[in-house]
Amino acid sequence: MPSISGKTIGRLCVYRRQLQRLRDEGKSNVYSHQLAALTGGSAAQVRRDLMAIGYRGTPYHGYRIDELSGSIASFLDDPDGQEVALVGLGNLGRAILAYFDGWRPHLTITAAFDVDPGKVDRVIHGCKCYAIAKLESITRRRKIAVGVICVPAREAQTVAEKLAGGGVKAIVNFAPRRLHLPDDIYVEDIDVTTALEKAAFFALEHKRQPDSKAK
Amino acid sequence: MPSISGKTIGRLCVYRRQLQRLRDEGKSNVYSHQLAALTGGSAAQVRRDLMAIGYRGTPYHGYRIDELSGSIASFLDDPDGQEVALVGLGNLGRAILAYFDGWRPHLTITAAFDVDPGKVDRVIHGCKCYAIAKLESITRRRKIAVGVICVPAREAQTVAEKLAGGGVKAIVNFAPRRLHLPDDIYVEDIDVTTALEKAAFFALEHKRQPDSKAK
DNA sequence: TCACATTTGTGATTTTTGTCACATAGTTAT
DNA sequence: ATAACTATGTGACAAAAATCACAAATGTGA
Repeated sequence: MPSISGKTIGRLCVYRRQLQRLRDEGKSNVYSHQLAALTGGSAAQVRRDLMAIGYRGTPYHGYRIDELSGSIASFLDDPDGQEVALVGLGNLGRAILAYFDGWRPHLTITAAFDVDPGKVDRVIHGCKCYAIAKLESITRRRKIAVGVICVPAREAQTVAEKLAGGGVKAIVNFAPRRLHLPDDIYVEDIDVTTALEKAAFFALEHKRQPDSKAK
Repeated sequence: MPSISGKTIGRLCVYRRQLQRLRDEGKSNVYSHQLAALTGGSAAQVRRDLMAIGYRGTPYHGYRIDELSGSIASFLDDPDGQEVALVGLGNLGRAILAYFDGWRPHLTITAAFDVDPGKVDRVIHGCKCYAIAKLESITRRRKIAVGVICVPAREAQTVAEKLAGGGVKAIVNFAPRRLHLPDDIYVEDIDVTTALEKAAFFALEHKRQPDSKAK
């Protein structure tokens, strides 16, 4: 089947966010080239992506913002809502928790886990904390299918296996380690270190050859 | 010239990290297929990437870890070291600061900026904080070429322009906004929201068709 | 009504990225 | 020696992603 690419999924998320913004500004429709400018792509790419989810605009009027928004939502979101489990309440874990506190109701971090007994049973940024020992049983019982790993690199693999054991099907991994898991489990790596080193490299290129246009 | 791809740069960073780990374990050489297993790529890809920086291994012995490490370092790193400026000391900004505290000496966050007068002139996680008003002058005076944006989305564009105005050439952007900058400035977006939504989507796919092998 | 301007949808094409497969070269064992 | 292995380096190839470019659709205005 014409399975949809991960890159397209990512862009659809970005389009949706911009659409909400446009709607807040009172706009009711939008052209592919406007969305492209807003998201840093090309107009043709926007059209291709929207084609993938089957929503069709109309020439001369572009896309209806509310309809398109709804179309993306019904493609991306679980109508029953989805819960997320976060593991690791260090600085980064707590920041992520704060970041998503009061987020969309259909995608919420509803359980956090840490080894530190001082954090267990407290509520941090609106989220109840549990001991890691309870990870598998809680995710399984509540059918949580999405996990976020914010533990130190050394413990990432162990935690990932516990999440998988608890029935989690997709993981956002902040630890700088490749996770080794059954390949029906989706892993989205967020590698902050690499991102910084990459940026540093391109800044350096600039210093090495002060002329060329990079990107 | 045979300009090197951004994806390759990213993988080189990852290889290097794994190499350091192997060296800490006392290993002295490594094969392309081992490095591949450790980083989640293919052996052929590892060889291609290493080819790109000109380091050559030897058949039957693979690559010398110390030499290869050094080779990557001399390709990626500025021998004079590089300073990084971080803007926005909310939860996320402070977490990033802590994350990189005591990081490699050649790439260090040495200046942080925030609007909150309560944070200005303090030292947070080993980093001195300044008022945003001083951003341009400080980055320019200290020739800082790398910036990290951790401010709320609304202020991201303004801050990005100030960084660019201060001579910064590469930016790691945590704000969920496309930055509009001269195109000789490199931007690496870290979009946590999109990452989570993407993961949620793939978890949902799993629920919709409980059979297929995804990724 | 008819020419014209604007924008979508998509086949065709290009560019980028990754994989294959094999010649080459180092190593071991007999 | 030389035969049998093992691993690299790389040209050839395949797959994926992005772009081009134009027909079809829609609206505008004389």
